[in-house]
Amino acid sequence: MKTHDHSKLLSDVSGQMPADEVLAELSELFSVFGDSTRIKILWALFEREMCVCAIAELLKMTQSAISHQLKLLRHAKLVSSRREGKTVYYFLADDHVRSIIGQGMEHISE
Amino acid sequence: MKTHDHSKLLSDVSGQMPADEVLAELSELFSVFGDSTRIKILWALFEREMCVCAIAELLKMTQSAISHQLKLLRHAKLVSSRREGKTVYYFLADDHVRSIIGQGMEHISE
DNA sequence: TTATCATATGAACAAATGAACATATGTTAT
DNA sequence: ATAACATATGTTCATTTGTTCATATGATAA
Repeated sequence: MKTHDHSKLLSDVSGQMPADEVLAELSELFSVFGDSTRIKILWALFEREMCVCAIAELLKMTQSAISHQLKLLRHAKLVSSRREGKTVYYFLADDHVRSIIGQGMEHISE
Repeated sequence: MKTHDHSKLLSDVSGQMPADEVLAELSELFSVFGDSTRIKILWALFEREMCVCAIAELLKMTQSAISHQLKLLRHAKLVSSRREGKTVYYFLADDHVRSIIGQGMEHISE
């Protein structure tokens, strides 16, 4: 695979690229949005906080499946939770979720 | 799995949820951003259009791997291409890419 | 304490995914 | 025509991912 010359281009572009770890973290964040179950959970939480079993009922999925996904969303800091007795309520952690999903919706609506 | 009652909540929330196909399309879009190779390609194209072999050289990956990923990016309408002789140049299809990645960067920088 | 409800977690498994290799297609030059 | 270069594609393989099942933890009530 001999190729033509791009030495100038490569030095220019690589100078602007964030570190590998940053780009890895960024792609990991987006991969959290890259599953329809998690997108549905996030969309549901646009309205209001919800407990785990309500989300499970809404999506017609098992409590376990939802709990596993909520764990991922929590680790990505997209949702937070608060406990009230036996019940744990989940809610959106910040407004980036709304704007990221909003931009995604704009893109596919064209 | 008997649960407590959420009938009111469920009817409220499900009224606001987009159709399943829309949410599936949305998650598929984000899953395209959810890979570090593709994120790097997109970031490289922030600067300027690039040919396939330049991207391969920049990312130190095979031309085949890059070409496969570019196909995905093209299908998601995140990049477009133009041919000039033997060379195919890829460039960002629109500005949603920048704003989506920008929002993602904001989220992880906290 | 025991029973029950709500949630979390670990293991197992099928399905999806990313990369490598080999090869095919398309373009230009000789 | 053939050769060389740039890109695309098909197949294979290892790894990752999402769900289910079984079980554990946490909280409340009797």
